[in-house]
Amino acid sequence: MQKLTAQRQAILDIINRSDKHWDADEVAFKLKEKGISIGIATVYRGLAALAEQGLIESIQLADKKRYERADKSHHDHLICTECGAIEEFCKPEIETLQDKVAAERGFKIQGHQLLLFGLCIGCKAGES
Amino acid sequence: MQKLTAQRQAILDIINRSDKHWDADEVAFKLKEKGISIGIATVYRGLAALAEQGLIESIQLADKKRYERADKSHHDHLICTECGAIEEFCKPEIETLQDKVAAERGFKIQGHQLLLFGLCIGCKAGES
DNA sequence: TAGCGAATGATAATCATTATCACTATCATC
DNA sequence: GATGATAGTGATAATGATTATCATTCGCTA
Ligand SMILES: [Mn+2]
Ligand SMILES: [Mn+2]
Ligand SMILES: [Zn+2]
Ligand SMILES: [Zn+2]
Repeated sequence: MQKLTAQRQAILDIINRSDKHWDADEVAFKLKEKGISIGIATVYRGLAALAEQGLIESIQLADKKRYERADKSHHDHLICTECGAIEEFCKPEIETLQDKVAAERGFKIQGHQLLLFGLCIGCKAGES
Repeated sequence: MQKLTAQRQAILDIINRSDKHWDADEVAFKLKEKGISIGIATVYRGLAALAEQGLIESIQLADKKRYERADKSHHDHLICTECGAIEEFCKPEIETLQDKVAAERGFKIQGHQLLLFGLCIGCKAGES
């Protein structure tokens, strides 16, 4: 019985109002900017609780977790190794092939994570 | 000019002699078991150096890096969320589709990471 | 043999995240 | 309205993987 407290609502609002992929510190900073004071531990707990309830989505990057709105359809991510930009894509054929791979070896899929690393179109242009 | 020192050779031997996906602690433990004394910092540095030279492969799991032999062809991983088992698979069609996605948006791919999470065949059987 | 760059090892530091713990808010029941 | 049960909060300590520091040592090459 997780509660949607005022603190969690504030966190949810921030994430729902943007297309960004937020980490805990960024959310905490934004809250402070808006004059809302929430302890950093509460931000972490709030993000975890919201994700558990499906109110936001989480993606695990190498070093840290990031959270985004849940009202988008499923997608995976392209990550620019130069500027850190995160783009999104959806390729149902890939998902189908993933299911096939799992089925072939009796593996029951619970989730997946596909990250494509490289240079975004902007950073590619500015290469030597 | 990275050197293949005795310490790094010892680390390389351990990894090359198995099909496991090793983390730094496991390598350090195995070294101790074999009576070889290498500082943990050197193990971390050695693994990074070997990976940089392409002598071993690295995969980044949620919390930690793991290393494996480099003399296998490219593959991705299925990870059992119950027992931690790591299986491998190769699906060239998926790789092709990834390249297509990247090409479509002018993204220059440098690498990718595809993890399928779920229950391995053994753990699936033992579910309630 | 002297000098130099790279490596080593012990240990401190970092960084994201989680655990602790005392305190508080919420809500149902008496 | 008082009382408990339960969950949440916030300050802060702890954790765990990894990296940084730094004095010392190794392996070469001039
Ligand atoms: Mn996204
Ligand atoms: Mn593998
Ligand atoms: Zn970029
Ligand atoms: Zn399993």
